[in-house]
Amino acid sequence: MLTDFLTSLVPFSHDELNDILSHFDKEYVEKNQVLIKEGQICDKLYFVEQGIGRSYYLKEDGKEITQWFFGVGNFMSSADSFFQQSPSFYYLEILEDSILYSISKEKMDLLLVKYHKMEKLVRLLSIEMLTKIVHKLNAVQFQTASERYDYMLTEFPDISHRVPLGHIASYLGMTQETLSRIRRND
Amino acid sequence: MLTDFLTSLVPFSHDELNDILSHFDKEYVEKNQVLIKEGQICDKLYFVEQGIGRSYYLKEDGKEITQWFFGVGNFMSSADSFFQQSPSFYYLEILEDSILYSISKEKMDLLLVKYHKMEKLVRLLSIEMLTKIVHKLNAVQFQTASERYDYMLTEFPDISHRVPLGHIASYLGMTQETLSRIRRND
DNA sequence: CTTACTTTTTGACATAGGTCAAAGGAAAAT
DNA sequence: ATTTTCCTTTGACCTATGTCAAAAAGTAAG
Repeated sequence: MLTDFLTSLVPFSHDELNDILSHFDKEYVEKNQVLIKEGQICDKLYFVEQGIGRSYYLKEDGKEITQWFFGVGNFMSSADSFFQQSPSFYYLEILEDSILYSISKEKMDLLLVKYHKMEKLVRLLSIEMLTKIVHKLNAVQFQTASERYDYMLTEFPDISHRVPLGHIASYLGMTQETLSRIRRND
Repeated sequence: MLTDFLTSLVPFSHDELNDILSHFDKEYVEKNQVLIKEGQICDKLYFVEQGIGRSYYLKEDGKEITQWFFGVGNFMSSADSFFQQSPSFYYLEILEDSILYSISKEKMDLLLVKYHKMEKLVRLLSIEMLTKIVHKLNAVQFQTASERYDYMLTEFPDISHRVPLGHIASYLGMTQETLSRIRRND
């Protein structure tokens, strides 16, 4: 899975790929486990082999706001915090028993220096993420609550019915009452 | 300006820097000029040496929605379109007589292949942009109209009073009437 | 200076979606 | 199984912001 994902973006040689993969650790993480808390420095980048994760933050009033969902076949991290080794604004949480591959910042830096192609990989991933976030931004900013839910269904079709409704509502910038009413009317 | 910006992110040698800079063209662009239209492939990445630009798109009803402002010292492009050479969703427009440095995709690719450091530069830029957009997303999604305007003032302090109010209103996801009322109450 | 055009402000009114409170359902723990 | 806790739905009411329309202010053109 991770192998396929990497080679689909950059044509690594067999040896390169093995070297790169050897820098990752496989982790089995249970539902509800929090990988990173606000204020911590996120030292790892994760690849979701199986399961679902999300990032969220707390508003002043203590409400959790889901910032992103990470489904199978995606990298998961608190991107700023990881790349700039600054305190994370977000929590990272696992929502289902999951299998992750993780790599530390230190090892990632080694790979980035060693392989030009690795820089390229991370650049491509960053731009891809950028595109997705801009897409969400446009959805959130100018669409009605119900259109935003439609966006959710296309962006995360498999996730929409596996996580608590409140998580999705806050991700979409609405209350869970509103989302519940939207779902009622299909 | 461009020189300083590049070296502040990655420690290029003198020779590298000269080689890189030689791939850029200096352009003088007049106010209201449209650099890229929706549907075109954005072939250039611009650096704003002087002036202001914005990206925007048209909603179904024909209204312009400002997507981003590009002030002095920033790279400006339709990022997806440039890096993936796909049709642009956005228009790029210059809002004041400006001085830009531009580089074509072709030349950028040469540099990305030639210099490992160049990949790094673009990676850093992408992550920085990602951070900014996420910041806007959080502002837009959960703040009141007036708080969003405050966000605008901190993110683009110099720009806020140099562009038409309607551009800012659409950038912040509100009507210009609302923004006008907010400004009245300081 | 006067005319024409664009941008901003103001007012009256409408509405999507928020808040608060309570009742059902589902799932987890004992 | 029964209790406890969490998650979802529903109802009544409220408010921030949108819509529409017109006046006022600012800018460009002749």
